[in-house]
Amino acid sequence: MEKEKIDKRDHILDVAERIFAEYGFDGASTRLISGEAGVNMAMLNYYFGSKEGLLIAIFERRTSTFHSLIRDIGKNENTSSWQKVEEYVNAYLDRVFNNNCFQKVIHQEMAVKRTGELADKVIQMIMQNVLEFRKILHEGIEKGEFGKDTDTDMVVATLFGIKSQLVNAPQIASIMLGYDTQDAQNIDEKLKPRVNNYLKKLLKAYLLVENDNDH
Amino acid sequence: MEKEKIDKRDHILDVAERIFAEYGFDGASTRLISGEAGVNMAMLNYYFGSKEGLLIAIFERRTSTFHSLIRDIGKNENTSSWQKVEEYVNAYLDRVFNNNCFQKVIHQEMAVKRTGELADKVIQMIMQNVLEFRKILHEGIEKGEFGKDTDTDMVVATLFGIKSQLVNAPQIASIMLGYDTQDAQNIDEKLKPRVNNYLKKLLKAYLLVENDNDH
DNA sequence: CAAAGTTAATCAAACGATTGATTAACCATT
DNA sequence: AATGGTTAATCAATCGTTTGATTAACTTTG
Repeated sequence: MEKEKIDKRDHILDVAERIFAEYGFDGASTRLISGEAGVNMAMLNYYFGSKEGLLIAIFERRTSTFHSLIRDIGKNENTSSWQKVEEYVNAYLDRVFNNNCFQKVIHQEMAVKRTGELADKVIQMIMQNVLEFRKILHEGIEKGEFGKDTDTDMVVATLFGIKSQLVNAPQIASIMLGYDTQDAQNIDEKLKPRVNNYLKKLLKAYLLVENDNDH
Repeated sequence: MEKEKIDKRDHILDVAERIFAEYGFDGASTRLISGEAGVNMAMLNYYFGSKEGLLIAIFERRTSTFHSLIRDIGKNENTSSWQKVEEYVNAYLDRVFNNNCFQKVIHQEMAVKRTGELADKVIQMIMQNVLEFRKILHEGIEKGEFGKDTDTDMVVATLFGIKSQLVNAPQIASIMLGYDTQDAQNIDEKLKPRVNNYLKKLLKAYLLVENDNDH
């Protein structure tokens, strides 16, 4: 009939990612996941070993094609630090809004106390993002482009925080903005450009101070 | 021996709030909660009816003495809109950082798909905060104090987002800032003043635009 | 080509463990 | 003795996982 399973393993990962995002890792049962995916329960363990193995597989699929996007931005010597910030924000928002469910899963995983290899991997991945962005900011300060008293860590927290507020609390965001912020079309046409525009005005106002630092 | 139960019900709520914050609602078992609280499992159902009843009780305890704090700020006619923003940020950060665990519980609850009376209550409570802050911002725009193209919803998302990033992803925040952001002393002496200072610089730079709007 | 052997994929059924909740007996204070 | 608090024991339900059997496709052998 339809495309009829390009790859069943990948299909399971898609469904599981969505279910984990909606119900949380502990709230999502293997029966619900396998049911939604239309596969037998045993297939989850057959492919991924365990429920946690399924989560790890979700994580690794997203991180495999991940670092190539950001890495290049910091290197370009011709652009100003502010331009790099703009490029980074662009790339970051693109990636975040296109991996909606995955972002929710990651954030939920960071919110709960959990040990094991996965927890470390998640932290490591996020910190890679943090460091990349912070480096751009520090360069801007050194070049005198940004204010010397710029709180780089808080700027990073601002970018990540706005994202988590819009992505991880979609019900609040939808009520606030007046439309469904989960809908793919709304995200591309309304939400993404708006956040992009706002973030650049906000960061430009904060970062590009004109010689007077205090008061 | 010790103070020996000022109020056992309240003690259970304290412990449950902490456990829910650490493990999530679904990840925290009633046995773990009762064990940590040092009470029999049946006591949870005796006092609160059910596990969800326990969560509701946690929620209602925090919201009972809640609205009196913010309500007064918006009314003062003598202060400027910017001063109101400063006061609101002060009050908000105080409340948020002092109810660390509760904030995590609320945010985790917003992240998962859940129906029932509690979900609506949570949304209603958060929206009350949103509207209160947004009103201040709108007044500032009307008075010409803030830029006409100010994106008030995004400003709200910024405040809430930074909070959720620092409170709900404490592991990332701790690594970024270089100290334990869960420690009460660090929160009061380091984190809170830093966030407060940053937020005011950030919002001042964005909100108080000097006559030139675009470019 | 055909028969035998091998493999991965899939399934229904069941496993032991844990979940939230309930019971009935017990203790304490009045 | 009666009330409200407390307990250990137990409940049915659900959890993640495992099992043994079956299917289908491919490889090897004669």
